[in-house]
Amino acid sequence: MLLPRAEAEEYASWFKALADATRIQIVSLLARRHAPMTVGEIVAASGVGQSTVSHHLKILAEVRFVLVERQGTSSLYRINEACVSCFPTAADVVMGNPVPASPACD
Amino acid sequence: MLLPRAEAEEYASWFKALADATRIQIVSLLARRHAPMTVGEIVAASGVGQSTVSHHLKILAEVRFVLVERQGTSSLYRINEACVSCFPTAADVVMGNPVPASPACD
DNA sequence: ATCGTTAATCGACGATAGTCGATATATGGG
DNA sequence: CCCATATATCGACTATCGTCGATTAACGAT
Repeated sequence: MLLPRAEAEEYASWFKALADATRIQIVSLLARRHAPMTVGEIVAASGVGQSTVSHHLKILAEVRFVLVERQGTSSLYRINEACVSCFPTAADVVMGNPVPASPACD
Repeated sequence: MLLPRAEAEEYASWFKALADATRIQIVSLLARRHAPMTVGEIVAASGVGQSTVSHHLKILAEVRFVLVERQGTSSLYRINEACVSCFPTAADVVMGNPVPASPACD
């Protein structure tokens, strides 16, 4: 009857990743460019501090919205198109439709 | 280049409404029943306090995920299927696809 | 009008989250 | 080996959030 707590927490954590305006801006920035960006480029474009950007990128990477690859002294972040499009819609979560598991998105 | 802050805030507020496990449970509860529920019924089913449920219902109603109608001494809450299905997916927000305005969902 | 029931609001508390500045860590070049 | 650059982590501060208990407000019935 009631959705199991653990399942609700997992869905919530996905929505939580986009529940911040700065993260929305970062994600949309990465998506509009179809090329990877360094942290420095994102900092310059976003208007918030470097440590803040790094913090948000970590959160976005934990739910696989973005992928990271180190190259030399810099980190290249890019959008994970597969994961973004398999992100559950509100309708899916709410209606109990099957939702692809998080590890399925690479 | 960068998504305007106001737009990002609006998207974030929608995701924020589902960024809590208890709210996910309440919304999915209302969606599985296709009939309205009173606050008391939701309290009994959800396992959290009455004031907490009322608080969450208010948040869900503000973004139009649920609709409320007073009947006698009780309030009947039901899912707003139209608004749920027009909720922007991560892909829409991120890729810059047109997103239906919030007032369009009734 | 009063009482009982239902729901919304208030006040408080602890926990979490966003931001910053400073520091630490890694990496490549001279 | 040391330095410069790029990023990650840490510590602190503030603001917001989720939850509760208590109170208030709305409504129906007696």
